Amino acid sequence: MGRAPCCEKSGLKKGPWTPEEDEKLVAYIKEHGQSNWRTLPKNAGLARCGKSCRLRWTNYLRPDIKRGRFSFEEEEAIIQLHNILGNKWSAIAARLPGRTDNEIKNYWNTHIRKRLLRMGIDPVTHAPRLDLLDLTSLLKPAAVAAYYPTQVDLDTLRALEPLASYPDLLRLASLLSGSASSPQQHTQLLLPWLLQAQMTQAAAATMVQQVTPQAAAADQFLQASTAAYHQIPDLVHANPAAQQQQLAQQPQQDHMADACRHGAVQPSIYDSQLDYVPALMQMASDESNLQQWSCTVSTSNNNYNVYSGVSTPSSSPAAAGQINSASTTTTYGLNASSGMHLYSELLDVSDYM
DNA sequence: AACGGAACCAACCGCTGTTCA
DNA sequence: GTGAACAGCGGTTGGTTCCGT
Repeated sequence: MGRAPCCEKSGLKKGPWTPEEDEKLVAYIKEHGQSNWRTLPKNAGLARCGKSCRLRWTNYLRPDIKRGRFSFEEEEAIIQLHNILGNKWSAIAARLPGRTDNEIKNYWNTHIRKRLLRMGIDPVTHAPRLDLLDLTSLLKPAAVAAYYPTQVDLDTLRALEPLASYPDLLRLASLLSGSASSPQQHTQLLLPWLLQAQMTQAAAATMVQQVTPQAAAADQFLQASTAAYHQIPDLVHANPAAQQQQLAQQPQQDHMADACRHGAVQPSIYDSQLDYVPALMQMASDESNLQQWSCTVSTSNNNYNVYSGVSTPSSSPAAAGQINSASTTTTYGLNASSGMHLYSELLDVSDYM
């Protein structure tokens, strides 16, 4: 024996609400509250389904709803949250006071989604669309051939695929491809950052699985991941030539040692400073290796500690103060001001005028 | 002025997990 | 324990407005 039917399915009005209907609904809820949507329409004198009343109230009539154009900050927040949460519009709306899931969903589909597509960013994955990139100019086939004498082909492309998730790394790669430095230096410069970004992403994914749907934890996750990601633009905006020189002079044994320590690399096979680089790139493209390197995440009050198996260049200015490469422990402080600028410089400001 | 396509957004549809008789 | 209805969510639709020709 189930419940009684909520309402008659026939004879109920559909379509746009009239001001009179809105008035009746608001007056009734003000007096009785929004307790029982099943009986509400009849009691309020409305020829509407309870579901229709609930939608009208939650999406339009609620007094705490903020109407009007989305601000720049709101739009950036939506993009960031969508990157993390996907099409969970209600979860996104919960972090934007005064905005409804329906409103955010509409705004995404009519404005943001199209803008990201124009920028060459996939609105689903938030990664640059590889089909729009001229990868041949990045890879410089002749230079890559130095690493892969017999196959300058799909294997190479596959190894570099992780770059697609990091627009700033791609930009950096593009910068480097136009310079006169060696392909070894390109790879040495990019690889540690790629690995670090992947570690962070993997750890963050684990974290979200563990704590969802707790809203506070999701917010912390968002800030932790963006804080880590923001180390990269600092490197990109720095002097590329100086960065290359600095990193080219720096011994790479620390990466190798850490990888060996976690069993990801056999020292006997990769014992020269350069030989392990292509192998590490290959490993970085394989998610199972990330798990093998055992990114573990612990939470404590206001900090996440991400223990990764591969350290970052200690001489990098971007890493200074944030990363302790000696202990291979990366601590991301949850500064409220961190993050929220991933797309800012890519957005077309004229759209807001 | 008339027309057609694009853009916008409120409302509906259908599905899923939860509640309750 | 079962099953019907509820509540909530994301996807989609359709009416209205805007804009270019």
